[in-house]
Amino acid sequence: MIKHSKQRDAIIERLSDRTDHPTAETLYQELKEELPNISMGTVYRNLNQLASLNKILIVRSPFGPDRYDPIPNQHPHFFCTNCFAVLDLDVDKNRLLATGQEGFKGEIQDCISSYYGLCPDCLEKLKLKH
Amino acid sequence: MIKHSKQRDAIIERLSDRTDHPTAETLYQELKEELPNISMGTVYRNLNQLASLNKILIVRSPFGPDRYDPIPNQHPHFFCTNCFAVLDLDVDKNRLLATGQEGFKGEIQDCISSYYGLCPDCLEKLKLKH
DNA sequence: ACTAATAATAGTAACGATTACTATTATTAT
DNA sequence: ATAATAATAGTAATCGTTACTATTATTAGT
Repeated sequence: MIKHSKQRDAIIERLSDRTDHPTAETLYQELKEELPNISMGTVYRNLNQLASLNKILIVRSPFGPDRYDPIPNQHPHFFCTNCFAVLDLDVDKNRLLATGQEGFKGEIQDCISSYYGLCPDCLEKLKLKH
Repeated sequence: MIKHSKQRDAIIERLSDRTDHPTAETLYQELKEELPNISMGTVYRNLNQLASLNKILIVRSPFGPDRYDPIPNQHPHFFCTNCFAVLDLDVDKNRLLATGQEGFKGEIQDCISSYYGLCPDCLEKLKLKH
């Protein structure tokens, strides 16, 4: 049975409506400003709880600690190898699933797709250098 | 400048021709039988070196420690949520890349695709239960 | 072959990210 | 109000992995 807590409210509030996929550490540093005594354990405990309730998504980064996404359904992400930004990719996941399922005898339930390269900003900056 | 070592030879030999994607720990336990003094550091150091020379692939598992793959090019893997087997998926990666690139303004260089669900064996066993 | 230079090693310590523990505090149902 | 119990802060512990250090093994040049 879940009880209300202002820490959890603050965590949800901090994470919602952002697209930068912060780390637990980033959230913790920001949350300390409004709740000076909040602890890392509380941040992790609530993020894990929210994830298991399918309210947020834990995004495992190939380049560092986990990121957190307010969009709860599993979707592809793009990791910039230059500035380390994490972006949501608007990709038809059913096509990715269908591609994976082709010729595979098991049952594919889902996929985690991590694309990487240069994000639009870094690509643009690189082009301007020429 | 790289110098020869029997430990590295043994690691390469152990990993080659297998498809079970062992962990560093698994390799270490097996290697100890022929080289009782080999250390975890040596296993990791060589696996990392081989990976940076593109001779093997490090496979980050969503469900536990890293796995190692003698096939060095980045390719999709399937993770069984029932028996935790890791399988190579024979998927046309160019299609996955193309799907990801659609409508994305940045430059996609590669992707790590992790599918999961029931492997052929576990699916078959489940079917027999009915 | 001998020697010098240095890569690789075993063993151990340290690390970063995350989880677990514990006594206390806050929320909720009655 | 009270009792039951989630949730907390603070801290310790864990896991997988990397870094350090003194020693050993391999190689290049004589």
